Amino acid sequence: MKTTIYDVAKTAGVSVSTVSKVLNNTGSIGEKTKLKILDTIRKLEYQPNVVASARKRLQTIGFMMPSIANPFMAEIARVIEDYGRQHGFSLIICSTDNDPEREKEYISILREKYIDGIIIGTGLLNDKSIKKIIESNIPVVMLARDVPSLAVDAVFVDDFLGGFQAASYLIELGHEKIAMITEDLKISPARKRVEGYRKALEEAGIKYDEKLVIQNNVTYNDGMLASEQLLKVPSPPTAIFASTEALAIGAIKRVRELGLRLPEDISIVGFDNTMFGQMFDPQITTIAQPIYDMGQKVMELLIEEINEPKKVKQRIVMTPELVVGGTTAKKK
Amino acid sequence: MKTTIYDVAKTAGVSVSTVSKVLNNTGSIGEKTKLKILDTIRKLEYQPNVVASARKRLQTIGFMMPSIANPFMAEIARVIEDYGRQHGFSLIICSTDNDPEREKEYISILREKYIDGIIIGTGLLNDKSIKKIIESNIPVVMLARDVPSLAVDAVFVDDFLGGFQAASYLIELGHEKIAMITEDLKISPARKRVEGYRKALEEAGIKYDEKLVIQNNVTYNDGMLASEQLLKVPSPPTAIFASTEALAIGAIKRVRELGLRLPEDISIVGFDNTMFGQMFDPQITTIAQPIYDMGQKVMELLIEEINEPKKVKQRIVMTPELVVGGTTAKKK
DNA sequence: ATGAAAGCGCTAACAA
DNA sequence: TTGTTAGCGCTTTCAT
Repeated sequence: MKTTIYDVAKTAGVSVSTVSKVLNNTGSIGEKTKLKILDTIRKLEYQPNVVASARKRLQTIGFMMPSIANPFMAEIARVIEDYGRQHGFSLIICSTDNDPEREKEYISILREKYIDGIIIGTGLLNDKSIKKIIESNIPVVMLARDVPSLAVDAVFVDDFLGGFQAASYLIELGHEKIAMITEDLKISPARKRVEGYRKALEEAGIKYDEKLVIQNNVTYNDGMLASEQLLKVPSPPTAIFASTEALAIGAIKRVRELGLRLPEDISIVGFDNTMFGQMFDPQITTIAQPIYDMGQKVMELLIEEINEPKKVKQRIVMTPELVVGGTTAKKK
Repeated sequence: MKTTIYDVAKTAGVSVSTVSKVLNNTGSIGEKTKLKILDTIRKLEYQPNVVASARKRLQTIGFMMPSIANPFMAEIARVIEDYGRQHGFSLIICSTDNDPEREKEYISILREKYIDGIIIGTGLLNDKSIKKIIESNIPVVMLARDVPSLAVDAVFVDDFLGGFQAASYLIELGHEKIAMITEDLKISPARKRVEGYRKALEEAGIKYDEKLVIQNNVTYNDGMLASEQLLKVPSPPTAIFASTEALAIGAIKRVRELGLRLPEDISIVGFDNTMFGQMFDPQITTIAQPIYDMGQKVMELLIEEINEPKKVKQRIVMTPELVVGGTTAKKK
């Protein structure tokens, strides 16, 4: 049988409430009593049961995202986990594959389990579900996703600027025919990145060409296919901006298979800057999200919100940064 | 205020125990009462509070590993999460960096939180801590790690065989001077891989040379340094077996920077076969761990153990498999 | 088939 | 400073 607070109380010859006070550092207790209790706790190897006290929450938060197998999410999960642990929180992972059904299921599970807060980094989640969480008074922070219509804390990079930076850099290198491979445009970050890309083109006097934007890609295999589609035409683009790292890598592989030289014949820019992109050979030129800062900030907001719910919510927009690797070069 | 079982009972005009029975499908209830209760539950949007019932556990398991940012662990976490969810379990991640202090801390946290079970995929964990968990009757399954001295369920690949396969393949290709880059040999999988590598060499009549085994490497940067150390000598090896994918990638990068051609001048074999290795260009020749099967099996064992603790424990050894990519070639 | 009531392990308000 | 006791939301005997 597991040791309970009653066992400790009995062995130490005091009442449970006294033990409880020692445990939680509340009320006032005599020095000797405290020492004696602490001692019996050690002797009995007593471990308080966090679950039992219904009013206390579980010191656990949920992290909803497309998939923990996605390097960007895994890396940010690591940051969130660390920061959380330092403040006494555990992390439950919830991979949704952007499936609304799965999202609803997870929200329901998290509510049942009396989670203290939720980080939402998943894509298609319809606003209704989010509203429900907020209404049920569970602290929420959005990660890498903006929901302008909702009063909710959020941390994300300026995706528009990221898209703008990527295209601008390619334009600077002399490229004029610049294609884009992107995820589903219903996902807000992807859409913003395309908008930024478009803006950069137009400012440079290059006409935006819908045919050069290949949509609805997710895996690196999609990146390969999209890249093939773009390149196997007369007068293909000389540069590609891929809205994720996986897509960039897929594109690169196909480029090479087609016998084109990288970066001499074609330049490629990615997004995220995870270990994947950094370890790739050559390192991928990419628009970096500040993973560490984002993870840190998102937990900071969530913990604040857990400790004392605020009326005024914050939306924190971070700046993406161009990291030049070896996948881009001046246009010949 | 959150809806409780009492609200449901009152609204439906029955007692809480009746509602409880409906909720858990226990006892016998009249068809109409059942329907009425189910109906009010829906109307009130009642969500049972899993936490409240102290005898029920939380339907949550903990996954201890070096880091969720490690692709192998992230991919296997995804499998575990999925399988767990299908059986009603949530997953808490615990990244330890193989630090014994952190491991102890996490074990304590998991116990407090009344976790139902723990998967241990972390490295240096001293046997004492594991023993403690087992003694406290928390179901445990070891992942990718063998502890011969302990009666505990475990799932892992035959690391010895993996090392043997890697070296054998390189020998088959005509290589004779084969180096190895590996993690800390105190970590059992790494040690086993070296033993297998050694065995293959010796069987082929090649003398095992300690100087060709560079130890204590973790990051891909370590892989770069080790590879440089190996290659910047007179008559360097013509093949390298790296005990993880990150090390292999580091080695590859350095090889190229040194102006050597891959795989013409030097062959490299990795371990794991994660998306990292598959997406790399060229795809890395590697010893694949059956990630999907391992994740599935580990959860299967854990759930069995949670449902009814068994006297007899199982150790399931899976077979690694050589996956030939583009980083290996016949010796010139 | 249904309900009353006793726990589960802990916290917090209130007494002493 | 310490102890008594009433909950927290739910499950589970044991009656009815």
